[in-house]
Amino acid sequence: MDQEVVMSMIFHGIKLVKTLESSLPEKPPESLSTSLGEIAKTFGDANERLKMLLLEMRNSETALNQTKPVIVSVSNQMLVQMEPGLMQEYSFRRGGSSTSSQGTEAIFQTQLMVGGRILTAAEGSGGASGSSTPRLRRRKDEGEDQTVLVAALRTGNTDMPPDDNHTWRKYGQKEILGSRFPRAYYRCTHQKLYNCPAKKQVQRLDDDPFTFRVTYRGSHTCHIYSTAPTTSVTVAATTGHSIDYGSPIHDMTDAMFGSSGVGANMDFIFPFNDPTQRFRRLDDGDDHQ
DNA sequence: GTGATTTGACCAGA
DNA sequence: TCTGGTCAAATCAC
Repeated sequence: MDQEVVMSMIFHGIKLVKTLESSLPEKPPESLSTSLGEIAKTFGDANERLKMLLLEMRNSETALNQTKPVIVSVSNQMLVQMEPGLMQEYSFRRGGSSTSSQGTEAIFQTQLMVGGRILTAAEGSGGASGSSTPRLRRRKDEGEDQTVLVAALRTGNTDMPPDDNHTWRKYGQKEILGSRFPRAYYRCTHQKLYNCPAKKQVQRLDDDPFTFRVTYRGSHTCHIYSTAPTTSVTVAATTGHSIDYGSPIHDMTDAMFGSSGVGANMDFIFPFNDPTQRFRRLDDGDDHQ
């Protein structure tokens, strides 16, 4: 079973991480490098295998029932997971690209399909959206945006979009013409300290108050994440692609166990067929080796 | 006291 | 001129 192969690869990687962790203080640099390489290769292989698996699953899903996938959003570069209870059907597609004046940044046409409806966020390159003096204003067709749809929490504070592992500071809220709900503006808490240009806009969908449209602008340069990630939404970059979707889970152990590291006390959701399927942690006694 | 949020005002692009 | 994005003072929370 491919899923089990992937899982065993992941668990093997985690085991390597734990081994490295326990021997870290006395580890010589050469040995450290070797271990890191082995860990990276293990997770990389697992990641490649997982992508192939996801592709197969998506193909089979389209032929079967498309109403309740665990994977909310799948692009060629990323996958989005949500709590099973919050699942809605999304797909995320990224269209054509071209190069910016610097020749390095792509211009994206982002489309989100929600229940058959396609929402489009036109995007382009145009530099960071950070502020300066005099106040810089962003043209509608420039700037690098990443738009995702996020299910609202149905318990607790449903006014807030689920945590995306970054700390944000709200700096404005606006009533938007034609929208029932106001749009909230956030910037990175560390904007001043690290000159971090990351911002995001959060707005409820008119026809689905339990869904937020979250638009990220600018990438985080602070690399500081909240210390108490939730599992509500996990956006995991599955390749080395550098786009920051605001949920910078940079390795699989982090994605699975949270930023507090292997052994953090949390369940995790894995994007396989069964939404209720949760895998045991390594230290629960059953070693998947 | 410090940092976050609220909210009216300001400003620039369309 | 309208609208969306940002500023900044006031207020709140810890």
